[in-house]
Amino acid sequence: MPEAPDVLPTTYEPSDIEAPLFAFWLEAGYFSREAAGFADFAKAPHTIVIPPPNVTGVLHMGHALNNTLQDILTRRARMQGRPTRWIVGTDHAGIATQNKVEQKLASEGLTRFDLGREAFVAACWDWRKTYGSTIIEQLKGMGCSCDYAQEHFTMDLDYAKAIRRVFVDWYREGLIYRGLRIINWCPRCTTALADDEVEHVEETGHLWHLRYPLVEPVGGFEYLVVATTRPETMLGDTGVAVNPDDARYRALVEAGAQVRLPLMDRVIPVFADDYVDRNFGTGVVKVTPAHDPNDFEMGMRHNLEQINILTEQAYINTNGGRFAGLSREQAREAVVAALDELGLLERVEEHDHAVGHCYRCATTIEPWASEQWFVAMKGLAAPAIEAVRDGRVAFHPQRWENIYFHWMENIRDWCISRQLWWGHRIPVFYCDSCGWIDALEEDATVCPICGAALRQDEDVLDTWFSSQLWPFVTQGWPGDVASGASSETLAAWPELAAYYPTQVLSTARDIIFLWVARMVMSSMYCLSGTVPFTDVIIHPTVLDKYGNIMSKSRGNGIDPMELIAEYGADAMRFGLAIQVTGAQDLKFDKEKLGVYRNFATKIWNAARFVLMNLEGAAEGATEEVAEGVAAGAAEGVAAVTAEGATDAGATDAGVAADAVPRADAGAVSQRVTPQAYSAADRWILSRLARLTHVLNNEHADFDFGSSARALYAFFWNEFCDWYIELAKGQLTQGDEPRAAVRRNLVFVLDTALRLLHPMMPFVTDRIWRTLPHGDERPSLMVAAWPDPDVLSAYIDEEAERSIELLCAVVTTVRAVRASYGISPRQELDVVVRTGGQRAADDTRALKAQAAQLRRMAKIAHFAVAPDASKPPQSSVNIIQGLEVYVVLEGLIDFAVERARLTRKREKAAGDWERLSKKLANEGFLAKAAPEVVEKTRADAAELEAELAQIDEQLASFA
RNA sequence: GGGCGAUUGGCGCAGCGGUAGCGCAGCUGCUUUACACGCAGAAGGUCGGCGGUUCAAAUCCGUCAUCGCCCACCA
Repeated sequence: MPEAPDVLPTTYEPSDIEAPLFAFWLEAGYFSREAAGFADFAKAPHTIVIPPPNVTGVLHMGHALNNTLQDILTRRARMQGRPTRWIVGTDHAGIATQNKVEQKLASEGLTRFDLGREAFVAACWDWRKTYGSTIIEQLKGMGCSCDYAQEHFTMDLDYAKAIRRVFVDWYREGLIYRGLRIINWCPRCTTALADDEVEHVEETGHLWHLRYPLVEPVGGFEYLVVATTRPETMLGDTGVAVNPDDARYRALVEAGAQVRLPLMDRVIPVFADDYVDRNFGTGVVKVTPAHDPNDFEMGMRHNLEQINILTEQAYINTNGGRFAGLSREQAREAVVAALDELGLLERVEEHDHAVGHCYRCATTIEPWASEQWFVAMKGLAAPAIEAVRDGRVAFHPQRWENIYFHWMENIRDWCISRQLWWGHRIPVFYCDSCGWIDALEEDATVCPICGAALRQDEDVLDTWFSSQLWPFVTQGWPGDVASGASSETLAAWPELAAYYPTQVLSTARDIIFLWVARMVMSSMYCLSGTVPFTDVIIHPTVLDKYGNIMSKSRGNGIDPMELIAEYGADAMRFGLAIQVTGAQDLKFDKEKLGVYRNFATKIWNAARFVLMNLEGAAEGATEEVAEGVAAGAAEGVAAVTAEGATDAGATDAGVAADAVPRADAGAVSQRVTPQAYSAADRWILSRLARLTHVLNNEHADFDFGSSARALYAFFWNEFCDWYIELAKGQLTQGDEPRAAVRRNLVFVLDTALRLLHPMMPFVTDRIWRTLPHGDERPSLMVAAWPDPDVLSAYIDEEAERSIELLCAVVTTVRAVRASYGISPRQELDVVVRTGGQRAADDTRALKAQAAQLRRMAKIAHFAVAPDASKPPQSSVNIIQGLEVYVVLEGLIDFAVERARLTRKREKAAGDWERLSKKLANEGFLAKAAPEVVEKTRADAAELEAELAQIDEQLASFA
């Protein structure tokens, strides 16, 4: 839609406007850092890297929330004219992708081994080509303004280069090493996992008490009783341990007692180790060095044999004797049964314990001893801890820093090798002939020492090893810069020099360790200590409406694309943003989105009203607006300067007066200017100015919820409920007031659309492109963000007071009408008596509003004066220091009125009592802030007057 | 075993030191010059319990309770 449409359809249909608008933005090139020429490169840049979704992923509610927040920040920065880029891409997701492809093969009756490594990796690339852009397309459906022209992927060539650079550097510095450890093994994925890729789930299992017969009785013991949660591992036991200080078993240790391992008929030692807790179970622990991390440590300390009893799919292997071939579950049953038969099962207890599960496939993890590659983390962590401590990186909400510190200060070495085929292969080469080993940036085939053929390590790297480099690899690192040559300065990379560190990293709390912390560490290592981003937003977790985590197994997930189809992307975005507060969870009820779709509809209809009134009049109203643009900026400003406001911003009230930077765009982007004709005009401009300040205060960046609430309240409760209603009157009051109100309707709507755009990009731009605001920019996406300092000129307390009074009178008359069941069409006479210090000002203000009051409250005769007396047969209300008399001659029902007044009196009396008590309190008078005391006095005085007035009324009814 | 969140009208949430707010639902009226995905009006909580600090607490401190999350090698 290159041409701006000149009409809004009667009904708001999100699905009709979203896709064409997105295509228009994309086509226009607004998503790049240049923003089609509208970016001002003199301004501070704004860069965000998206947490790269898995290529296998489909958008879920967490993504929807996270990307809404990033887009809000990105769009606002872009409107501020900053060179803005939201870097997008996907993660190759080693295990997840490999699983997908293996599933696909399985459906054809094949395994990856049938294909072989090379063909399998090719199949992964095919898969990625076919399905891998799903999530990117979904981001577009949300309206995310990412830089799609430069999509990154963690298996790209530049990425491979970066990985090898980092790996080799760390290897050379001894930070990467290979070792035999107990690692977390997923027998379904058949790979190692890092500690934080294991999810611990509290489960009720059993504690089996097993009798291990001693080879020779010692100190009265024929056998020892060990307690275990995993009886099948006994097949691999190579020792039995007790605590050295445990008197019960001291004789056994001293005698060098031995146990004959049941079923296996293996003689194993009894020994003492501090690890054993005397108070748990029987105080005797069976030791299985190959299948338990603690047992492994003990095994090392006591030179125990490691007997691996499991295959990589967790079936019992030949070391398990007659149990070989059973699954671990079958083996458990069989072992227990066999022991029971031998009379060696003493008892079984229920026992709660945490069991590790694979974070990808939920299979129970098997601790398993094997050779893996590790990164030594302590040294990398130290500067990263410092960076958060001294504020170079700030978490929002701040409390997440503690989580980060706790993990970083207790960091353990990172197991980075995975027994997968899909991923970055570990760049370590071995010469089997002379034993040479090295990590290499470039592939090599021959041994530099002996010339024999080299063999590359079979394993690939943990996916997080690549993701941790995301903030700088996506910006050109390492490029052609040689290793070591550049570690002193960022200057070697022009893009990084200009756009690194990035500004914000927004993510869910569950990857603070997996990803955020590692980015800080690796970025600081690779880029001479520079942090990768300055602010980290940890957004709430989206739960279902009952407060449960959304998950596949619960089946309680919600598809954001369905929400978009049903409510529109804008409603979904706004509905998510408004729920972002400092809390850590967000209960999401899709029904509630109806509210925000209604809000979008409200905006739409308000715009239709404005447009209708520009066209509706006989003499083309758009021309009046156009005049306001051309000449009048002066006029609009004159009105402001008359109020004693600044003369800055005069020619461009409310919007930063940036020249359109495109050569062909030429002149200043001139907007329609406001014209403060009536109190209502000055009021709405004042309220708009205040709103703009709220959205630009120091907390606004991360306080999405309160920004959204402020926008909602302004647009609906102030602009629609009052200003548009007042405008209806002002439109009929003659040429000059009509011209003014038309300009203000356009100006305020225009400004509000700008403020709403980051949260609701579609409706706002669709309307904006139709509205004759005079701004020559082709899209709201690249229009200027309202400048609070310029708008400050419109803050007008007197106008705010005037409209408050008007609203008070109107509301009062309506309420009286409702309580007497008087038809809205029945006109009433109203008298207002002003009082107190403000009597003269209030009288003048209300007199000026007489016509509007008559219209809005259906008043026939209206009078206001400081000494007005109450007409007979009238109801009384005291509000805002006004006494409002509604004449109800012939209608008044003394009983109803007395009941109403009595209710009011009770409330007022209660309030008065509370305040009086306060004022009688010496401590309050002495210690409270003077302005608080003053306000309390004034409020009390007002209540006193109200009570007197009500009493007088009640008396007159007697 | 530690740590962190949450606890405010029927429901979902704001407020976080000066007389309790919003939205939904419910109630009463409305074809009012955009909008019934609407307009107007009324009703409804004393802010989980207890104790403390303060002139003043939903708001700060302590403690308990309930729900949830994270971390932790007790087999």
